[in-house]
Amino acid sequence: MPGKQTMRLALVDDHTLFRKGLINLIELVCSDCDILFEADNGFDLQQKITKENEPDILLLDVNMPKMDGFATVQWLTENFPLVKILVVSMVEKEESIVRMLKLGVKGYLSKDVEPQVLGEALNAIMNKGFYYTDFITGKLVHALNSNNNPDKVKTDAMRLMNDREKDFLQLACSELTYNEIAGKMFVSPKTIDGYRNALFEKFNVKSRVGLVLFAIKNELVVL
Amino acid sequence: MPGKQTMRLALVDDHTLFRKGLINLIELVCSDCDILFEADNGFDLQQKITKENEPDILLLDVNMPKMDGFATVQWLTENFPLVKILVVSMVEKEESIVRMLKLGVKGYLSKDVEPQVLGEALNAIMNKGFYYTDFITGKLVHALNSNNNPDKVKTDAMRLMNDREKDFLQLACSELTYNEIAGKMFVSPKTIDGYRNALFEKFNVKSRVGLVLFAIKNELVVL
DNA sequence: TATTAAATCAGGAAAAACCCTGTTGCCGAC
DNA sequence: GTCGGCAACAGGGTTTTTCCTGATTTAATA
Repeated sequence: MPGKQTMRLALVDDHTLFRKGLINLIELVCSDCDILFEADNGFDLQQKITKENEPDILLLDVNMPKMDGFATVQWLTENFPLVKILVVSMVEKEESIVRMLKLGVKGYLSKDVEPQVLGEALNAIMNKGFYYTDFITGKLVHALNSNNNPDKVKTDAMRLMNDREKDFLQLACSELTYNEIAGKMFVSPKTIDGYRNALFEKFNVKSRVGLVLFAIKNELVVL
Repeated sequence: MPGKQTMRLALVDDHTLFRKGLINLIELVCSDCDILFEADNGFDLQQKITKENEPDILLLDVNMPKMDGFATVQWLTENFPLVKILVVSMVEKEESIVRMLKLGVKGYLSKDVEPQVLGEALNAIMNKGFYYTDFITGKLVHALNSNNNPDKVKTDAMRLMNDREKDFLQLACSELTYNEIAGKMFVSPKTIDGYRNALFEKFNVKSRVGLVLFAIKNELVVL
């Protein structure tokens, strides 16, 4: 490993005591760190951060008054996209974690981890660009699996359709006219009339647009 | 750690040589493993797996003839939901990895990892229920950030529309007729004609259904 | 001031979508 | 066999959508 340069850090957390404690810990676990500045919340950060004192890594809390963690991350990615964000929070709700990851934070730590883990996280972010624990990855994969599951309605709707109706629905979700669809399905346009009316009743919609919306909302078709 | 029970394994891979090699490795890194059976592909697996020889962990390839990894995972989650799947594949495309994770596999290994990592993966899956390397997590988070970003097209499309057209588009993505939309927007139906034709041209679509599809694909409306 | 660009609206007509009432042929149940 | 159910299909009519061309007003611009 070549020489590590000094790691430029900044902290955003509304609890002064915790912030000061964190700084002490950082100095313990990280030999060559430079704390550029601290801020009470996102709004305070906006005042204090400049091109000249842009940190490599920003340690950020989620729950803060005035401007919370989410808003702060969004503002930072707009205005200082190079700053890597490490969330340090008590919040362990899957929703918060996933939302933060979607916003592009490079790591997510609980406030009660061992100081040593904090050191690992900082180093990983500097070297690999990110640090995600098993806990976070687990949450992420879980969200991936559960989010994509409005499957109940989906399978219900699927059961209501026969194969020809499924084919028709897929084709109806396109710019084809019913006549063209009839051609592709090798049936009379009048038969298409039947498929349409059947699905209108089954899904309780009143127009082709309604049908398309229902199909998409319930993932009945591939787009 | 309390006593580990024997780990019941099975392998699905169309390359016999690789499969045999893998078995040797497993026996090296894992003291108490039981290889229940091997299969050439998903179809072969369907014949060989039963309630009696259901493995704890199934090592699965992605590219296979007859029935590939994706179809196999889907079939397994339907019929043997308790089997934990560890993908062992040469494929490192982000799309494949994310798709597999969405399907709920418990781990994803490259075929060229050290034997020791294979052992770690098997143990982790038995104990924690999953094993995701930094590489996989990185891909996953990257997908999370890029997937949600048809933002370029989105903002382009947004710029092309004026406020009235945006309102109209939102209402067009409903079961309302143009006449009803005209009423809600306090303009003549003929004005709606104008909005529609403008958007048809701007987005290069030919019908209201096409417009709705475009709007949804590019997240121009809230559903 | 003259010109342009845009937004709004109109008439009219063709095409597509929608809806109702039937017919035919097939298949399984009684 | 015949009865009922179902999918495919037809005739025919109404409503909605789509597509022309063109008028009017207003605001911006040369």
